This record gives sequence, structure tokens and C-alpha cells, in this order.
Amino acid sequence: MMKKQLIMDKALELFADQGFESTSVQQITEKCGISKGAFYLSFKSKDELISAMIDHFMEDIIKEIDRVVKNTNNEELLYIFYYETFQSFQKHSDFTKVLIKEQTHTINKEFLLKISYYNSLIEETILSMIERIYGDKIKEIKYDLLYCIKSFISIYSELKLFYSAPLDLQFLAESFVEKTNLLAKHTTIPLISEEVIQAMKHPLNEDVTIEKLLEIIEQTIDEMKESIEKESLVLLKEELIEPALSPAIIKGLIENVRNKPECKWISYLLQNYYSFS
Amino acid sequence: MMKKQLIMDKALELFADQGFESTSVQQITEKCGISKGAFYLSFKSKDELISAMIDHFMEDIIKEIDRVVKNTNNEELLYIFYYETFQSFQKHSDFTKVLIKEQTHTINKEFLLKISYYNSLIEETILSMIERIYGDKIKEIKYDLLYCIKSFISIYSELKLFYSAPLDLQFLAESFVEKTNLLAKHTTIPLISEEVIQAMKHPLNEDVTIEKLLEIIEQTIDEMKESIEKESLVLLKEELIEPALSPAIIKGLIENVRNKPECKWISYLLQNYYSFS
DNA sequence: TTGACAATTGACCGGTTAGTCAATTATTAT
DNA sequence: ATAATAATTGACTAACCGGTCAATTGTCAA
Repeated sequence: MMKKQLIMDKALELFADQGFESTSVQQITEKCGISKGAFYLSFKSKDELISAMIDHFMEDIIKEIDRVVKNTNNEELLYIFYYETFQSFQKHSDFTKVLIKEQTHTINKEFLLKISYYNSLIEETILSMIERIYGDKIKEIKYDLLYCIKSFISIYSELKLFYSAPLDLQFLAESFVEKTNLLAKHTTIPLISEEVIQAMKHPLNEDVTIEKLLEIIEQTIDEMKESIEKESLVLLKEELIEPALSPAIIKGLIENVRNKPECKWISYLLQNYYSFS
Repeated sequence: MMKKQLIMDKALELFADQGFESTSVQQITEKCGISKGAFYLSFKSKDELISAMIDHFMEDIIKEIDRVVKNTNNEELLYIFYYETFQSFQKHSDFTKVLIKEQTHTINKEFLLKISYYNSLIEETILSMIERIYGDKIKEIKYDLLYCIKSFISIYSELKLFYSAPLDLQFLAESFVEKTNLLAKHTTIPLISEEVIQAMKHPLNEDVTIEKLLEIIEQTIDEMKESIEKESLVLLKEELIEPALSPAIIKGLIENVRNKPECKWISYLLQNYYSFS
């Protein structure tokens, strides 16, 4: 439906400079030139719009970065990574603003969990890139590098997106490549160890209730065609209602489900629910 | 008044995990065990409470960091700076959370301007520190270093304050000292030039109206004892209503006013208003 | 042209917000 | 003890919020 896209676009503009909470459905519908009722024909609630928006843009951004990282040789990789990330952020500048704002601000646990999920996907990509470029020798400082790279990207976001600093993207990427290489080659004091990372993992998912999980699963099942994945999901749903299967079987079913792109989110939630790492 | 402090303390706790907007005056008064009316005896509005809170904590944090930077010899300076900054942030962890949340989120232009003012004070301190430690040779990358140092502090904030990562502050400071030294000694591609800094300066103060300025000035005048500074402020107020004086005289008057700590904010606003750098 | 159906509207609902102010209570001076 | 004054209360207002639904409008086949 066209209407959905229109609402997402206009809402994004408002969210970008007011945030989720301060933007009312009224404002969105006015900007779209539609009535309040029409909004609720496209989205069940304001929260559903936000959730859909996060999915839509995050998937797009991650897909772009992943593609670039996969298809670039090691020599240029870091430069291309920075450059394409900045490009992608600039292309989706409104969404990036929203993300930065809401990452620290939203009270809604569902959004936070979702954002942290996509964040973990990006972290995986960056980590695999670091390992490819620098090899085993930086194993102990890989999380240091990860957080520094993320910081550099934040510097870009702050300067370019929030303060409109006149910065050349290629130059920016070059400069950050140099800084990253410096840190990778000479850092001797690792700051963030594997244990630290483990200790701070998933502080959010304890708030995901069975009811909420069942609701999302049922909705997804309805939208799926008959397949092994759908069958697996049905079994997982029954397991949630009345536990009967062994952990090994559950883990296997979750693995099955993960194959379908539209179920990745659910498999992530289930994995956390059953505390599988 | 004791009541004011009580309200600030309790409000800060709520602001830290809900943000300004999502925290109602009702919630604050309940937590204080006072009535809604009593709140408005201490603060004219919710905004005034927030404004007072920003001033109170920012001045405290900046004073601590400034004192440390001034009283430490160059050798240990960077380490002590990081360590004391982290200590200060930990001591004021609720306020730091508020600051991080609202820096990117608040719509209220007055708060943003205030935060960016205090931010510029901290930046000045960091820059003076960089120059003291590394001397003239890093002149071209001083803004790079500034932003990297700020990024490192952000990493601390994210890990420690938001994700409660188990990190040792001394170790953390040591690690960041190494990273900073590495970047200072080997960076060859300056990212942020003087021109970039100039181009992104003060995008906010265009929203400060004469009326708002007059309001703040009048309020401050009432609270001041007779002095050269008060006289200067009265003259500046009259100048705002009916321009008559030369730029040189205005600049001098602003310089006078700046001497009183309680007028620093006003002198900053006036300086921006008259576009003095 | 008619009638069945789908799309769209906006007045309305219950709830929450910041802020006010007449009424009440507490304190102090005499 | 009494009167005057200061401090405190909480019901109240007007505005706004997300969400609903009876009523209206638009569409199209017969």
C-alpha cells in the first residue's frame, strides 16, 4: 500500500527533529494530508509504525554495509567500510538522527531491544572485518577496536548530521582509516575483554514476556506459507505454551526458523528467551 | 532553601531514567512527598527546574575538572584528566545520564544552548590540556585529538553508565592515555581544521530573542548587589532596548559583566548576540 | 441509476499534562 | 489566647494525547 510509505516518510521527518514521544499522530496525519482515522487503517498503533520504521531502515542500512564488506578485498576494506557507512548514514540521515536520539532516550523496551539487536548485527560485521584485516594478532584488542570504530562513526554523526560540519566524506574516511590502523598496530593495553562483553550482554530481554512472544509468533505464522520453517515455528509456539521438548530440539527448531529473513527477529528473541548464546 | 535541593535530587533520579518529557511534575512531587502547589513555590515552572539543574551540576563538574587540570604537572596530566573525569561522571552518574539523553533529544532550544555553552567550556579545558602536553607540534590535529578524547569519554559513559560494564577506572584511564598518545604522535591526516570548527559554530543562538535576553538580564539585576558589574549590566540592558553605544564600549561592558560568576551565562548570550568571537 | 461495498473522516472518549488559586493549616508575634 | 502572617494543599482548568467508531463519501458492477 502506498499510504504506508507516505506515512513512514512524513513521520520520519517529524521523528528526526522531535523524537518519537513529542511527535503526535495528529502532526503526522496533518503532514500527510490525511485524517486520523486513515492513519489507523495503515498502522494498528503509533508503536507499530515506529517498529516497522526501525525494521525497514535498519535492514536497509545493514544490507548495504554487509554487501560492501563482503565484496571488498582486504586492502581497501577499512576505507570502503567507513566511506560506505558514512554514505549510508547520509542517505538515511533522518533515520540516523532518530536512531541516535532514541537509542539513549526511548522508554519503550521493545524498541530498545530491537535497536540493540540490529546494533549487534552491525557489531558482528565490524568484528569480522577487523579479524579479516588484522588477523589473529589483534585478538586481544578487537573489542577495543570495535568500540573505537563505533566512536569514530559517532564523531561523523555528531559533526555532519547534527552540526552540518562541511566535511569531505572521502577525506573523513581516510583520516579514520589512519587512526584505526594506528590503534590496531600499537595498542598494548586492551580495555574491553571478552569477559566484560559477556557481563554486559542482554540486560533488556528479561522484559520480553511469553505473552508478547506468542503474539509476535502467531502473527508471523499467519503470514507464512507452508514450509519446514512454518512447521518449526508452530512447534516452538506449542513449546512455549506447554514445555515438552529437549533443549537440543528447541535449539534446532530455532536454527530452522532463523533461515527465513522475516523470522530472524523471532529467532533472536527465542534465543535470548532460552538463554542460548 | 532546603526544598529546592530536595526537588532537584528527586527529579534528577526520575529524569535519569525517563528523560525530561516523560517525567511529570506529579511524579516528582510524589517522590518528594510534597504537593503540586509546593513544587511551584520553589520553581516557577518545570523548565526552570531543568535549567537550574543543568547549571548546578555542570558548574560542579566543570569546576572539578578545571581544578584538576590546573593543579597537575604535565607528566601525569592526561591520566589524571581521564581518571578524574570518570570519577566525576560516576559521582554525578544520574546527571550524566540525563545529559547524554537530552543532548540529542531535547527540543527546548534554551536547554540545548545551555548544554552547548558548558560543552564549549569543557572543550576549552581539553584543548588547553592538549596544548600543554603535546606543545605546538600537534597544532594541526588538536581538534582531532579533542574529538577523539571526547569519544573515549563517551565510550566510558556508554559502557559504564548505561550497560554497567565491570571496568576498572584506573585501567580505563591508562588505556585511554595510551590511545590518545598514539593518535597524538602518529596522526598525519588532520580531519577537523580550524575552518570546520568556525563553520559549525553557534547554530542555536539565533533563536535567542531580545525579549528573552531582557527577561534574564532583569532577573539577574534584581538579585545583584550594587557594583561596577551591576552598573554595566544595567547599561547593557538599556543598550538592548535602545542601541546607542559603540561596539568597543559594548564589548568592554560584557567583559565587565563576565567577572561575576552568576553573570557568565548572560555574557555568553550577549557575546553571541553581538557576534563577538 | 441504483445498490452494495470499501475507503475515509473527524467528533468523541478516557486519560494525562503543566500550571493555578481559593481554601486550609502551621507558625509566629503580641 | 488571639490575631496576623506565612506555608502548604489538592481540586480544578485548558490543552493535548493515542485510539475508536458511527457517519459520510467514493467506487464500481449490475
